[in-house]
Amino acid sequence: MRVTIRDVAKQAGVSINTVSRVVNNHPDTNIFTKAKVEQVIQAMGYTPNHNARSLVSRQSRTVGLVVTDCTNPNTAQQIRAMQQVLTEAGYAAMIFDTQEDGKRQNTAMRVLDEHIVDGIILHPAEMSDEQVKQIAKRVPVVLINRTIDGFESDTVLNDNVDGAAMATAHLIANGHRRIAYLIANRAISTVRDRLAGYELALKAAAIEIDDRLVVRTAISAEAAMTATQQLLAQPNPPTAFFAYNDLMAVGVMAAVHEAGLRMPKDIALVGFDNIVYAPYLQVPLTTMAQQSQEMAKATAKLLLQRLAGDKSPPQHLRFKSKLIVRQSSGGPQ
Amino acid sequence: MRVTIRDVAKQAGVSINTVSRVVNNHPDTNIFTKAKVEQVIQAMGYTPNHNARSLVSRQSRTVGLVVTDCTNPNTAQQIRAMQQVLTEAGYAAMIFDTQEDGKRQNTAMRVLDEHIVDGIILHPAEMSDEQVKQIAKRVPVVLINRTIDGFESDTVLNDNVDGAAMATAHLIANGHRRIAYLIANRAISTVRDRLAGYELALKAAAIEIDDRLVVRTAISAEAAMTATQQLLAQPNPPTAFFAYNDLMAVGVMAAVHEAGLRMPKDIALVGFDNIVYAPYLQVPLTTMAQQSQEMAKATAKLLLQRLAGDKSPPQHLRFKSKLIVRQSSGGPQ
DNA sequence: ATAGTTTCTGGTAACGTTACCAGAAATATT
DNA sequence: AATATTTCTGGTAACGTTACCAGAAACTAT
Repeated sequence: MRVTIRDVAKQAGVSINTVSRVVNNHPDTNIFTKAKVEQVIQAMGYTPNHNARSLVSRQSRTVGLVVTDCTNPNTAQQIRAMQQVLTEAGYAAMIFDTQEDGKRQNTAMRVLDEHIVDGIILHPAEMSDEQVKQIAKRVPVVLINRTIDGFESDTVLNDNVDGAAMATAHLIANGHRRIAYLIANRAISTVRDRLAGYELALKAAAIEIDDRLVVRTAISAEAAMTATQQLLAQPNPPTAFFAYNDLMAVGVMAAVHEAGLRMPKDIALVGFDNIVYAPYLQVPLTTMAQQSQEMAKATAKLLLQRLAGDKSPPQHLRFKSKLIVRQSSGGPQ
Repeated sequence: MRVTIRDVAKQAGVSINTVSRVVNNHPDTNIFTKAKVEQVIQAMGYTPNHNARSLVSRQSRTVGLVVTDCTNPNTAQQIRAMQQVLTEAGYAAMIFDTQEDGKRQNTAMRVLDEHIVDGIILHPAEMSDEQVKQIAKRVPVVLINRTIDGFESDTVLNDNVDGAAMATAHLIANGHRRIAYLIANRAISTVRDRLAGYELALKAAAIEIDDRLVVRTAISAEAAMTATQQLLAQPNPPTAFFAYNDLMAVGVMAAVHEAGLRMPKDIALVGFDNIVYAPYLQVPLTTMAQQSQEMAKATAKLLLQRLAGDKSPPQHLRFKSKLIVRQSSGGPQ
């Protein structure tokens, strides 16, 4: 049987209130009583029951973290950064990986709701979601990386339109006019925004947009590889590829290599994310670096601010991304 | 204010017991009453309070997952696999990333203990730990990937001695006799085991062990890069490197490249993990593939078995790793 | 028709903690 | 010396749920 506050109280010869005060570092406690109680706690191996605490105090000191893909190195870095900030502030995190799946996200959000978490950081799988809006009425929700249509909340975002435009402009500057874009599901706000940036850059260079060059694939190296092979087999194939993220860029690189083409001589490539492996790939990868960790920290801090009772209107933090030119795009022009 | 079971009961004109039975799918409930209650629950947006539930039922349907490095792609895959198995069985996961730090692990374990989780899966940061032994008295703990000295519990491990011996033997077969080994902290059981495997393979080939070739670094590409540079600057430098994991192998590759040496012609390299990026690196990486996902699934299932009440003696599952020969080691011999 | 089941329902007592209040003891202020 | 304040302590009532028991109502078997 677990040791309870009652056991400690009895053993120490004080009331449960006194034990509670010691545990919670309440100032109005005699230092001798406190020492005595602490010694008994130590000896009996007592740890407070979070469920009971949280039930009566109506706060759980726990927050939810819902991400779409924890295997993405950048997301993993973000998780780590957020958890660090939250832990330092005394909050524990329940982390859920949705694998880009709306249903898994619903399950995760429901479980978090039932666990009465104090707040939720959500990296949404999809742009539309009714459940999130419901839950956000009870609990502060901060969105990171992506937005949800018609849901007004704190957001911490990369400027994806700008980032994608820079990446595309870089390829254009390097002489490319047929630039394929491998995107993921259009129900993701980042996909929509980056697509807008891509089109913006093409328009600015007076290049006609060819819909056949924009291909939707799953977010995996394999899927991107297959899509690339199909694009390269077309008449009048693209001379450059822009990938939704670095993982997909890896697939493009593999397909180009397998087709016996050289990079960047025959095919240029730009990714998005600047994962740690990007400089060490077969061809060092030109990519858009997001300020992932700064964003993650800002998100965690924003949530903490809300948990501290800040009721000000929703904040929208926006971070710029930066073009990291390496070999895959043909280098600087 | 949150909707409680009492609100639902009142609205539906039944007792709280009936609502509880509906929520928990108790068979003894009239189907009309059940339908009525379910409709009210839906309409009011009621979700059960996990803390209250768990307080009285003495089980939380929550398990803890403590890993040392969630940014390692293999670990991330394992997290995902474990979470999937656990979620399907109706368990939520609280995930903690310890960053290979014993103190962070202690905090994580304490928080999990306070949260009255039903079980814990631990990827330990260090080989010695008193706290884990204490907590394991109350809650089933399953160790994955690494062991803790003097702690008898369920374990799911890779055969690291065997794996490291295979990797080393491969380099020896490719003609190398001065093989550097970049390891991490010796307080990690995998490090100890792999080192044993490395030495075993050298002895089998009658190669004298040179302690200067075994270098301890942090588990990061940068640290491995620096260590490699120092080793290469030595008189009589190694002709081959074996890295504790693929992330460190990346650092070795970068250092070799930067020194103007060619891989595998001048320097051969073998990693450990077979991360998804391994085939796509500057030089496709020869590495030991662990059955990470199978291990993760087995771990989760083993824990579920314990949660279901299995009191049989601790199980020790051991998985073999497999040599994946790519270019970095000079290919097959 | 009677007794014995089964099906269904509600009352009440927990679960382990904190919130709130009241009061005793010690100290400070007039 | 009397009063006011501070320091410390404990009693009791929650928090929202499930466990357990008791009993009514509806069937089933004699």
